[in-house]
Amino acid sequence: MVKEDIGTEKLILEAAKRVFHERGLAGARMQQIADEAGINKALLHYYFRNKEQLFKAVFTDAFARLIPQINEIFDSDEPLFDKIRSFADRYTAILMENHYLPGFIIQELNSNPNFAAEYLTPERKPNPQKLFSQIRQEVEAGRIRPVEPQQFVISLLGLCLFPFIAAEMIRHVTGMSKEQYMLFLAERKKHIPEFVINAIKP
Amino acid sequence: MVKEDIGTEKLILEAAKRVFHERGLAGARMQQIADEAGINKALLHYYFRNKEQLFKAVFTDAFARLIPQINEIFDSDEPLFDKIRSFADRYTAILMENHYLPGFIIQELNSNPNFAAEYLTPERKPNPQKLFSQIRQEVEAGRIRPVEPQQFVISLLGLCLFPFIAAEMIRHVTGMSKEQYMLFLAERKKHIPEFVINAIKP
DNA sequence: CGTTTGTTTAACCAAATGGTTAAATCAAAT
DNA sequence: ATTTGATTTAACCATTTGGTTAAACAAACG
Repeated sequence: MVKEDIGTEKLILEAAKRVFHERGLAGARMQQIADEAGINKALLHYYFRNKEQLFKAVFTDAFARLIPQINEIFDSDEPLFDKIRSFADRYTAILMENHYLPGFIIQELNSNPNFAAEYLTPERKPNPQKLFSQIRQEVEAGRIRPVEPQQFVISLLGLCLFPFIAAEMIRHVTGMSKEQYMLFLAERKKHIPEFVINAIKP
Repeated sequence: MVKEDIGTEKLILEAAKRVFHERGLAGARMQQIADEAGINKALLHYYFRNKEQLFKAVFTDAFARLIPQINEIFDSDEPLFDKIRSFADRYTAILMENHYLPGFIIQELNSNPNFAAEYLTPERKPNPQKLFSQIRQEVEAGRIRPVEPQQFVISLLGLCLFPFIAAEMIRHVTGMSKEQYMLFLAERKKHIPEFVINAIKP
């Protein structure tokens, strides 16, 4: 065990994450990943036999950290409206720290339709069932308008995700600077729950 | 002028569209494009000097057809609620025929932040200004709740786009088949206007 | 001290790939 | 019939790139 030992693998994964994100699997260059990790190609292959393996490691790591956070929100015991507020708040916060991820994922879904199945294992998979039944109960109790739980959750997800997925597009069309856009996102964190709660309040 | 003449270029563009979509710029292979167009590599380069040029042609074509349709909806003279219904309906229809496009675009936005500026020229650019002022008027007249026009339009876009962008992901999580998902999308076309109109109705 | 393990250097290889070229063919237009 | 442009065939080239290898080096560890 010399020099870094523990740190190097993490350095590689961080660099690979950046490069895969910005170039995609096919466009990423092992040399660039090595450069950005501050090491050389030989050592890169010493840690990860090949590109696919490195790619898999990066994704597995990302999902392993994110899915539990999402399920934690889905499964919390809060009342529905509070949960919606928590969701918008926490999900947006997660996305701000992982703004690269949605594009990253969509990219690979196109070339590998089996991608979802490969990385969303039964144990590690978003599970909105509890939220679904919570919504059904509220509908039955007449506390919210009749709404299809699936439609509702996908709406909520879309409202949160879209501004990250389409950030550059939106910025160009609206002419917002990066700073203005950050403000817009912060504002949106408050806007979303208000919007969807109004949409389902009887 | 022999054989196809007019048809060949279109064949190439169609094939390129498919391949670029599923592999991305870096992942696409000129040979595969030639194959899918039913021609050979030499002829492919006879029509398009190189990969970048072909790529640009595909995108320019796609934008040239889509942006006017979007602006047409933005600029129509309908009252707001009708316009929202038209938008969800027509925009979803457009997306069903171009389901590949959003992923296609997001992909390239990551590796080329200047992408938006390159393809959204001032003349050919989504322009929601009229819709914005329409919303402001309705707010001022008290006919809808106070809402930031930008937030609202981005919400509307996100609600329409997200189910296309994340289709494979959603299908895997929910376990829907392709047919079920098509039904879900058709259902959603009705759900979205209802949802957003409720959200802003006073 | 010698072993082990992480790390560098540097050269190297095979395959894939974008792109080119030259010659031949084929069908329509003049 | 000749010309012209579309198309094919097939070989070819330069470059990029993923991946390998071997030798040397450095530092912890027993």
